[in-house]
Amino acid sequence: MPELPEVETIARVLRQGAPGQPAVAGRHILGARLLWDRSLATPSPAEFTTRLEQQVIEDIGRRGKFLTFRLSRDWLLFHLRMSGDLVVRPLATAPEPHDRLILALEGDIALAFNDARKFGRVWLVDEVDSVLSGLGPEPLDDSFTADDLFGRLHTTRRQLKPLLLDQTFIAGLGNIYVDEALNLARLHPLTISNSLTLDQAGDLLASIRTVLSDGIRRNGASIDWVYRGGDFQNYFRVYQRTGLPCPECGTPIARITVGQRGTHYCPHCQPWE
DNA sequence: CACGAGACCTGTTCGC
DNA sequence: TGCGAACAGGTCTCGT
Repeated sequence: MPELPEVETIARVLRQGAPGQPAVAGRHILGARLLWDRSLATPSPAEFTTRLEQQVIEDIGRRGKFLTFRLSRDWLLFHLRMSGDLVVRPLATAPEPHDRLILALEGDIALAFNDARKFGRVWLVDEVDSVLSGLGPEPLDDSFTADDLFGRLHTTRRQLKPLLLDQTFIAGLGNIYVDEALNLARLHPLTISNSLTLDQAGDLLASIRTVLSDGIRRNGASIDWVYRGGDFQNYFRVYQRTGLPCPECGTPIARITVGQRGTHYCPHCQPWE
């Protein structure tokens, strides 16, 4: 479930807590139980568990699709990839299927990293740059402007869909929000990046911010068996709406494959060329 | 440099 | 009903 709005929602809930769920920020880590070694990117399992013990979770944030836990001495980073999730439970609860890591926290609660497909990764590092330095700008950051986006679009000639999915180009977008943003900006997914005008780049940035903000406001999108409580899926304009009418013009939404990703768009509102 | 295919994984849904 | 294929919110690597 993890694009920027979903990760942001998870970070907020862990930081502040939610109805019926205690906050995780501010708690001591009492122990770590790694159930699937390959979920751990670095360091070794032995070093990971000993180094975590007795550190405090000082704060929880997000950069791109990464969750960032600032600890007393280190940083604990999670990437949820396709099916990862972070769940708070009573400490006494038995592990669930697909739990990959369980942290025991003060206050008799557990923080579990659950990840059916095993694509997710965890890092424990003393500085974040080794993991995060390659990420592109944060789309919701005010310092990122239409001029910046226009400039970046013109340093390359790639199709917009795969380019916006490239985390070194812009951080946090995934398959849902790229399709939604391109539809809102009335741009065909195969449009070559350096053909955009400054006005179109401005529209694209505004559309990206609109769909991400709406996603965050709805607590993210919940699809299929991966559920988080968000309801942005009820407001999709094109994503997974193949054959259904475009909300603007009623034309059936088309689906093509771009870079091995399902891509949804309105042939009328987002004409090719 | 840009793109496509394959790999990493498991679970659900679809078509026959 | 059963079974294989297709598909899934991500990213890395390799070959052309």
